[in-house]
Amino acid sequence: MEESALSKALPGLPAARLDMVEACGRFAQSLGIARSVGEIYGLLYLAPRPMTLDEIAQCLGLSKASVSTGARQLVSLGAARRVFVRAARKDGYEAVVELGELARRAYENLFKSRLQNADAHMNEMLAKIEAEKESYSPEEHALIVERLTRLRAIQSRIKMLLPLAERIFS
Amino acid sequence: MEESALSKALPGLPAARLDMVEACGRFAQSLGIARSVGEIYGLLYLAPRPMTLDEIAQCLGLSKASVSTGARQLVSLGAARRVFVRAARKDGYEAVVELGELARRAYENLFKSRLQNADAHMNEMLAKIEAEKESYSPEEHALIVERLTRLRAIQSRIKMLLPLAERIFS
DNA sequence: CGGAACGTTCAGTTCAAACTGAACGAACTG
DNA sequence: CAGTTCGTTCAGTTTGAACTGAACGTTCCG
Repeated sequence: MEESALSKALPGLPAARLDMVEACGRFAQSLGIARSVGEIYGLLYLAPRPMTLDEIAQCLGLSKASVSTGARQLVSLGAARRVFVRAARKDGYEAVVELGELARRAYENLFKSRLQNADAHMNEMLAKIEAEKESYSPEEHALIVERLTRLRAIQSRIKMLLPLAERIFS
Repeated sequence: MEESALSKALPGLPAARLDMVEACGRFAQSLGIARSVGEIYGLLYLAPRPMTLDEIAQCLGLSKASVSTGARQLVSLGAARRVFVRAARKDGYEAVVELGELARRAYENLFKSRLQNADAHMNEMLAKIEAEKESYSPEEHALIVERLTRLRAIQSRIKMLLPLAERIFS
């Protein structure tokens, strides 16, 4: 059985938790977030109690500095909470398990606003086309307008699906 | 009025086409594709006729090598076609305007398969948990199972939406 | 059968993001 | 009030992706 790089580095973690760390790392990366941030979340997600910066750093083989910024990112994303651990008298981090709100915000920011931008941008482009009509041949102008119109059709089609998508979060 | 870096570099292109280049560049980047690949597509999308590697390279201020690999990527994605231009006796590229098939494949590859992977992975993790049950305390074991079950619930919720999403492409 | 022109490939460079080590301020302890 | 321990910040390093220039093979033309 082949072992991953992580599992070699961190013999202390049970296999299941390591799996979770790796899966979340990959997922984060596919979302354009730093892999380490996802790994931290994966570690926290199955942690029986809040973990301190140093614990996280040791478990994942990261520097405390990286974990500090990574955990900060998670908190600002709403995917982790910072809690004060009485017993150890230091801060700890725990995963936010209810991801509904997080998903909703991601949808709003990454999708909805982007689509609205695209809409405005499309109108702007059509205006520019008319403004500089003389720099195209008639056929070229027609072609461009046709292509842009086609794009606009796709846009409105997607827009029709938005309310449907919103229903996911309910 | 402020001019972008691209427009300075490429005074030959009309503003509307430049807008398209930039928009597609940004969009590609947000999808994790190289910006230049998106720019090439944006350029081709409003081109009145197929463009050669050299034309594209000059328009976008890229090297022929970059355009060669970029265009190859577009073709392998199904977003561009390679056509032989008789008049010039060389290859040209044109944008694939019907993006339905492309979107469908993206959905299949990036989403559906990922979700199925996640499903398999989840079962594997639950199996591992049971296999190494002795390395957890009872409460810890219960917590992990609860967390994983929660994840599984989210997964199946998303899975219920899949047929709905498929209806988009019809 | 030379010789262009074209497209691809490859080694090297550039550049930005991620990570680290070290220094710093703050809070607590004895 | 000295001395820890924490968490953050910052400058410097590392790393990987994107891009380039140059070399290469191929095709087509004279």
